[in-house]
Amino acid sequence: MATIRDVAKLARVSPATVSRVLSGKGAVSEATRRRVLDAMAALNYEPNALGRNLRKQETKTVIVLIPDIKNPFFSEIIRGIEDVAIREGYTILLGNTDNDVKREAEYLRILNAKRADGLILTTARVEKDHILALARQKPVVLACEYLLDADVPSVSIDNVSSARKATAHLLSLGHTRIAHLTGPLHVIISRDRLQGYQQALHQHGLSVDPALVQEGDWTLDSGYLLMRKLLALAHPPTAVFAANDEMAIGAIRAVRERGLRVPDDIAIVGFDDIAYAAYVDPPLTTVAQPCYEIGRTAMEMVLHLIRGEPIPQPQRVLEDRLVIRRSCGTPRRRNDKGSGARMPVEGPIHQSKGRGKA
Amino acid sequence: MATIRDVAKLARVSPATVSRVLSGKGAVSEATRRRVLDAMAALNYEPNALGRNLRKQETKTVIVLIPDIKNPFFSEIIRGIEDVAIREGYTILLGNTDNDVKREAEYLRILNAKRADGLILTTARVEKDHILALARQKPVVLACEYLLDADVPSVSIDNVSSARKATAHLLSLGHTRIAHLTGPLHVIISRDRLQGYQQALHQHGLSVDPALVQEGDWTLDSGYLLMRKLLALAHPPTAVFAANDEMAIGAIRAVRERGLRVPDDIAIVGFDDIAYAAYVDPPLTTVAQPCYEIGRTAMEMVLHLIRGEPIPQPQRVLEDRLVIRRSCGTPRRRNDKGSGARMPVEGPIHQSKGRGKA
DNA sequence: TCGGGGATTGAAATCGATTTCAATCTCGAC
DNA sequence: GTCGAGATTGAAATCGATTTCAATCCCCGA
Repeated sequence: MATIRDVAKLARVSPATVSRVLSGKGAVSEATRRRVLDAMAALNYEPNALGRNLRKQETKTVIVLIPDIKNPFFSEIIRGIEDVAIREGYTILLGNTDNDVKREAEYLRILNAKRADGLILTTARVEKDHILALARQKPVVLACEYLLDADVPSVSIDNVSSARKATAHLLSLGHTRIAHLTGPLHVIISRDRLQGYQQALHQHGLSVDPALVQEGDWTLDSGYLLMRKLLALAHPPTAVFAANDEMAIGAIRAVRERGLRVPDDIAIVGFDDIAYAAYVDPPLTTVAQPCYEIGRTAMEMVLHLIRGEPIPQPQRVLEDRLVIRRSCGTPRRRNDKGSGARMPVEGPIHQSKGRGKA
Repeated sequence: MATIRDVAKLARVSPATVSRVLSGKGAVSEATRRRVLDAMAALNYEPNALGRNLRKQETKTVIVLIPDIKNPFFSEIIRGIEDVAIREGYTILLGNTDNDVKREAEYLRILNAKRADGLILTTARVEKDHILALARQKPVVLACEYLLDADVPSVSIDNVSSARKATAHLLSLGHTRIAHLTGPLHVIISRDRLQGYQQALHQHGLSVDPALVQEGDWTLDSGYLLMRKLLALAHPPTAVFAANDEMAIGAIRAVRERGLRVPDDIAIVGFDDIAYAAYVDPPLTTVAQPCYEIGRTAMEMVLHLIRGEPIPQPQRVLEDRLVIRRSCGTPRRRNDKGSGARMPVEGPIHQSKGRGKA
């Protein structure tokens, strides 16, 4: 592979001049410029990123840590991140931590070893203090998550109010025994969603039955298993608010296996609006997060930090949207007014986020 | 951040000695060793990867290109790749190409700029010659795919025979009008699956009705839309073999929206056995690919190439498995012998690949 | 006591770019 | 014809590690 020295020699100039042509900065006469470009073309020269990185002390790389690459919710965030990254000449180093603190720490070490310029954390497992310490030295942005009493830039939705809204929807349909499948409770957004659920019940003058709150781990399997537990109760719930769509889909399966129907016997609400939500039977009512937007914003924030620019809105809260499909059905009992329109509004099938796809 | 020079100064040795302690190679007296380690600890020293990379001309990074990060099939492959990578001290630079040739080429440029030591391609869009040229200079491995008449190392299943098996399953249930939803036909595995489908029909003395073969793009949406097309035919099929699970799930939705039932009116077989396959209604009969294994093997191959070791089996073909769930139902018409066991064998719900998860 | 060989150690080159600083060149104004 | 400002260019330092090569040290046998 040709180096800058080879190019310089062939063009009969110094490496410094080649570098100037390369970067476009610094004055170079048109004649030399041409000679250098010709030499680069002739040698099929590609600047070695290692040398450049070392000298410039930057890598044009951002680490993105996600807890579970299989969760489609994260895939969409990554797309948002990557689109901005590509546009700005950055690459992303994806770290799938599998919810493993050790693996997460390993990636943070890479950041410290200067192999990346910045970091985007989705749901972090390492201690708050560790993140805080890191954020003081390096560009760090939280996506989907945030730290209480800390000014680490973050972008997310208001999980409390979204969860309240989702639960209120079930309440408005006449349900009073509403269960909640939570995410792992060490994660703040799980606690926020739980809180929103509790708030909604309290606002309706209902108390929270601890037996109806079950902690899951976001997976299809955990939704399935927890729902079986709930169905085995003496007084099973008539509705379930799952903290993400995958658990909701797992729950639907458990309900069906029990010979019951969704939404007639059990109404279900999910969270995230992943692509599958519209495709399961019945299509899932869920809270749509602007995943792509979250990713995009997080990457933009991290770029601001890297460039030392101020971030316009360091704590960004984006809008979510309750997408009503069929998994909750129509009002129960007296609440059913029997008006003409019995069919609930249908959410859209296609969820393209402006990336145009057949 | 402390450099090797700082550590050397504090330990009253030369940088060379610090480097020797760091690598464990070269003789260092126990006393100096201790002094150096103490100095490193005192300064909280972390070797700068940039300097090391430049000198050693390696990055301990492998690029993994996937066409669509949202497809759960790829997520599982990535897990396999990443597990091996972590174990061997490598990081992966994930490139989501969104089926965009330009984006793919951009990542290949990164490889050339020495920012990665090797490359794993899942389904490539760039020209065969380009890949071949690259593979002659750098470590390149194909996962899920292969090149005809070329010795680029690859790992995949035998897509032709798998597709034949899946189609034969439908034939054995008495179906004769079987449609096929293909993947993008510029991709070799799509063509292989199509070929397997055709072979199965021919072996049963049936001819291929071109109207029943529809080209999709792997997505839920395309499966949905193509199935609607098929249902609009004068003689719609009684069974569908989809080239992946997502299209199969999309197809199920189209069937149901038409007021028809799966498998009673239309039987459906998928491909890949993604996690959702067991969770849709009805659970999907599908061909299980050993995704995790494919990823693992691909990464091991690329490591062999990087280290200049020979690859034991450069063209690796792994075993697939037809997982029979309920989306195909029982034999139709005369073929239905009415024996005691009407229920088909159930595939497993949980698909953990030995990674143990609740 | 001296010499030799292995163990330790350090000086300096190196990887491939960027950047600083100074030298040279050009050209117009006086 | 001379001077000076601005344009152009190159030599050399630099980023932070690794590695080569040579120097020194130490210990043991002759």
